[in-house]
Amino acid sequence: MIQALRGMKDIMSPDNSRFVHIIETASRIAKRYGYEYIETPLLEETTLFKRSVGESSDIVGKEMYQFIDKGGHDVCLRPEGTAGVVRAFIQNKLDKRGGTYRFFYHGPMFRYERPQKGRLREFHQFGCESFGEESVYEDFTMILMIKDIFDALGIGYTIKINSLGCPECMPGYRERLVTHLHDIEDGLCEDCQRRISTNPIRVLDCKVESCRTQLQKAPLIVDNLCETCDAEFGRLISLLKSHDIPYELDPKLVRGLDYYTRTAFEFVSSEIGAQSAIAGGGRYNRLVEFLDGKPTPAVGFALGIERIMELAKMPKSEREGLYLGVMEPDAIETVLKIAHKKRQSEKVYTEYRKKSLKAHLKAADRMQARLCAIIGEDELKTGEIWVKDLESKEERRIAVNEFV
RNA sequence: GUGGGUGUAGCUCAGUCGGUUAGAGCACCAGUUUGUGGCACUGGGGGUCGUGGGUUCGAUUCCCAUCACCCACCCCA
Repeated sequence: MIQALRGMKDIMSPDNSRFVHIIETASRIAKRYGYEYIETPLLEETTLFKRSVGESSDIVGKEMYQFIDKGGHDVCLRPEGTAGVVRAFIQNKLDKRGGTYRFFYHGPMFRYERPQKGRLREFHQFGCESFGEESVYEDFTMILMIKDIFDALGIGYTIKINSLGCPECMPGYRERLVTHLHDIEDGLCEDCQRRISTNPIRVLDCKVESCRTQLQKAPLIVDNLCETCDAEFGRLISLLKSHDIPYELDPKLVRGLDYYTRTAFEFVSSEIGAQSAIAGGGRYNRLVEFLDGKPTPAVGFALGIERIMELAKMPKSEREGLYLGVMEPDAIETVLKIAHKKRQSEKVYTEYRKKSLKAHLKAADRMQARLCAIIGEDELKTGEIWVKDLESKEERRIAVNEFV
């Protein structure tokens, strides 16, 4: 038997309705916030991700589905959505036109990781990217939008926020942190010792108990922000407060992608295992120019659809549509004609096989049909059809011409 | 990439201290009023016991390998 590749899943009944519901809900809300749909290719030049996500990140370093295509180009399946949208933004010269642009997207992402709960090799994200707004009001509005999406889906969460500073303050902070880490290096775990040179900020996020205690006195970015970053972060906090949005200040929250600056946020759920981040994002003011565009401030986020599938509360499903069946084989052609007409305006299921009335009703009930319509021996003679409303239990016989 | 766990019916699982026709519940199909759904009862179909090799008179059971899934580390949505 041929199986799907490791870490890749078919999305089908009964999960497909949750999947679709999440995308529809998120899309609807994003549109209300002025976002428009964008679709970008799944395959991009490898350089795009090396220069945006960053070569030091695990995503680029070891998790990409990368290969040389038949034309000799170094390409890979997208491991995340932002880079492609930024590339499209620049390629279509929107950076030169100026103004603000807001995009939402959804689709598969690929990372060659070891699968576990909430982590697949092909997974789906819904994301938004906003270009041209420098103000922290946009960061705030985006957090509000994500909150609206999760509220609409009935999902509980905690919001964590942090500021990662900017090119003014981050490098100085980074230096101070590295110096401090070298002082306590012996007490840190192996991973952290390695991270001092590869990605020192990540050390703050280490889960090893001994590291955490060692790190109590480590300098935090929030205490080392430049004036502008500090003021912007302060404004974000006061906005959240004045709108009564609960949040947690997490000075150790770092995003794994290199392009983030200033605002970083994460929505976290405690109900889905170790992979608890259900949405994450932040500001990336430098990315557009990293990719050869005109410097443009931007902010974005992505949410993991599979991770929130088991969390989302589904609306009650209601009976819908028409079930058509026969008790006499001769009636099937009439039924096919009725089905085609009815399908111009509603969902219709037709059963081709002759069955007892009981079996038909059972089948119609199981598929949650609203109406069950059957042609049996008697109806065939009189040119009628028997119709029962499965909810009100009302039934009647009417002429076929009248029914369609 | 590292560590632990699990693979028996469509699903959830039992079981075989190595031995004849491998079980249950749910689901499916049919019947219990030769035309009335959700419930109940009765019956039925459905399994190369993940795959490959080894040990053995004999393996679903023991051993090895392999694949997949699950959980955690790592990383991240």
